[in-house]
Amino acid sequence: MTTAPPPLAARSTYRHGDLRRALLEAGMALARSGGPDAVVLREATRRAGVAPNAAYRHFASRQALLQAVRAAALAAVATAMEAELARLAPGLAPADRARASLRAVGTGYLRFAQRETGLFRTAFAASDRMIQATPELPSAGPGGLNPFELLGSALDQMVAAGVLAPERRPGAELLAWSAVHGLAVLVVDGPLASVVGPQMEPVGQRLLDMVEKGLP
Amino acid sequence: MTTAPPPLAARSTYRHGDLRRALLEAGMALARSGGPDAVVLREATRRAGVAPNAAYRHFASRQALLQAVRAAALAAVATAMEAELARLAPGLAPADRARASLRAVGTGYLRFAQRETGLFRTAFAASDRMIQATPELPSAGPGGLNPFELLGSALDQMVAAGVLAPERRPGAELLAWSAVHGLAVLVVDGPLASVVGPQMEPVGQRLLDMVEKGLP
DNA sequence: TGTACATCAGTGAACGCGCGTTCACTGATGTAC
DNA sequence: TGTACATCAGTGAACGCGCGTTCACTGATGTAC
Repeated sequence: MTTAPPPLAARSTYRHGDLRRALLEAGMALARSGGPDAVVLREATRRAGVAPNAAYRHFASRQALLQAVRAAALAAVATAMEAELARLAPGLAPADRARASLRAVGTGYLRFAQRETGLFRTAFAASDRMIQATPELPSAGPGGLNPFELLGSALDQMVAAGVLAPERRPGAELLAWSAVHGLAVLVVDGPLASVVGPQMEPVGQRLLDMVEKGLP
Repeated sequence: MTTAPPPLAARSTYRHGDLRRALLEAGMALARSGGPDAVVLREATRRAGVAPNAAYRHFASRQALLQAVRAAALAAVATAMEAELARLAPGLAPADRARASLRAVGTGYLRFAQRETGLFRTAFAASDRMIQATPELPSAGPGGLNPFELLGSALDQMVAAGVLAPERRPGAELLAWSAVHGLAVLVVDGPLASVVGPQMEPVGQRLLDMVEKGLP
């Protein structure tokens, strides 16, 4: 849409050295600023300072590159969630801690959506099947869990702490995820971007109130 | 993505007669089967049996055609909601009726999303500013309210019936809409299409339970 | 320790694609006299 | 009631665009002997 960064420092060597990583990083930069459609193979090679077809040594197709970017974006979501979890006060009772974990997961999700809109849209774009992403494309954060698993873990804690009835546990991910995802999507690339965007934080907390109260 | 219908019955007259409508309908058909990106100006003219540039007599650009399609898709959402509202049992007490209206609005939304995925995605695609769509592009259903207004009306009823505290009314649209929209998006073009798709109906009702319980 | 050679990462040129949009035009319509 | 003419809906041809992808290639690497 705008300025394309210069092809990075011209190589002196014939071999690039780490082209796969360079392409993936260029793809991430493109996704960051323009979402999934902006992940354009030719542009990624341009940024890596390499001929367009060189990409085919490392990715079978544009789709394969996009998948790799998507997995990395998911991992970034997981990382954002973990950051919120890490901020929880230490001395909480199990019930409070469980509830706070659910909130932290949701808050991390919403903040990521707002801060990294392009990556968020890339992570959750159309293509079916995200959860068990191919094993060689890890979508987990540093803790080893992907976003969906982090949510599940918070819900498990709630059951263990007696805050959520066990019979309500199955499918609870979907309900919580729906609520948070809906707000994120509406604010991020939907019709409410300019209306609610600035109010994301308080609205998000109110939404999480609703989930916390409505789930059990 | 697949078969393109034949250019409709070749005209015998030089003038088309109703090209604007024909283009809009072709655009709707394209959106229906492929979402917003499938609304391709050249393909619409092809289906209308007309030269590509003829479209410019009726729409300033591809974007303008897409906007018109989007408005029509929104109107279709509103119509689906009204259909659910019309099915409400007649003799309900105000409080029950109000709650049931909120459910009906949500149910109509979710059913539309599943039944008319392409139109749904078109209606709520990126482009900012949907609510006060330009006046000449009506997005309302037969009853004269657009989807957002139908939701607001249900919430107003809840306040009037004493089911929702007035101080919780402001912004309540956004909470309810987020929850339902999130499920719709996840199921419709998100990562859960195949996982939850078939289970949409019961999951949707559970989600609406959560909203009903968590909103007040 | 030196050299032949297989491997394979990157090159250069080209392809076909369908798109949105512009140009100067032509033919039917319906209104003014 | 008949006719001249302005209007404007549709035509035909062409444009430039950037994309993903394929082909036959070249040059550096590192391993086997």
